[in-house]
Amino acid sequence: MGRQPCCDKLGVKKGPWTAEEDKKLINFILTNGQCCWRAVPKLAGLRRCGKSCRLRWTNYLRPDLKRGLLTDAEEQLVIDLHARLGNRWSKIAGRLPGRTDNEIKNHWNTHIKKKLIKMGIDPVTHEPLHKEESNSCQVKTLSQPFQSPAEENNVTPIQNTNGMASSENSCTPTDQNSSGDESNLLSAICDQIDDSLISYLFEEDTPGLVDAPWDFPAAAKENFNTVLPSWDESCPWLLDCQDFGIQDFGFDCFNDIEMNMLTQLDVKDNQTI
DNA sequence: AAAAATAGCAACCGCCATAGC
DNA sequence: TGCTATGGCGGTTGCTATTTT
Repeated sequence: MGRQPCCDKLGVKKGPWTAEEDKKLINFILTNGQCCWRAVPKLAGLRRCGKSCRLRWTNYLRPDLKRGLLTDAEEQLVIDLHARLGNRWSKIAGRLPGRTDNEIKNHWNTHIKKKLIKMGIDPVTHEPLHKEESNSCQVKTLSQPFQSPAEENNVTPIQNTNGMASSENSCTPTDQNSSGDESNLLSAICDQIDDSLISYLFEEDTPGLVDAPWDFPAAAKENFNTVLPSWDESCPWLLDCQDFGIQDFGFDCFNDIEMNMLTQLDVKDNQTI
């Protein structure tokens, strides 16, 4: 017996979401919280697959999402984390609050990959591209990608926050191909990242916002409903929020939600220690 | 100004892990 | 213990916008 499709393929809409669909999904989740995604389309009156609803919510509609390009610091973090975790985008995203795995994955494929290649670094192994040229001067990588879960749990904070090359390595990737300007820029960026922050970010299984359930407290729901204009009078607010980040609008209710969520997670964390 | 090429990103697909029965 | 349903993840696709020729 084959597996049932996650939804009835017939009559299921695909492609870009409309503002009306977004509205329905948001309203439903704010009212009911995140429950069974399979049931969401039906209950919310959407002709979408539950999977599609989940994706739309987590990647685009979630109120805590940051929009816009990754900052230089975030980008460097992604590089560092990728060197240690490989293509485990969800894990990486979990270390960057407000960013989604899809967003990071896209950014990696469109920006970072090219940047690394330009710098003479293999984006997969994080080692210099033309190894044969540097055999006499083997670059010691800071970490190995694709660690086993067991290894992953023993990830130690890196000595040098610069995931690219330590100053101790006389044979840096930048020695191979890239311009000095780029390496200087990267070093400057890396220096800005606090060691303790890196250590924290590398702690395995630290609950990230991405993994947190969105169970909206009733008060927050009320705030949400009172603060926001109705969709009927202005749909574009969502687009605005997406462009600038919801915090820019002073929607403190989301801070409350986040604080509440983090508090719960802290408690949970302490219990498991 | 138009066509072609390229870049960026949202969304989909298929597989895997796991909870629940 | 095995099976099924569901959620989640990573890879890939396809559309749109932008840049180049």
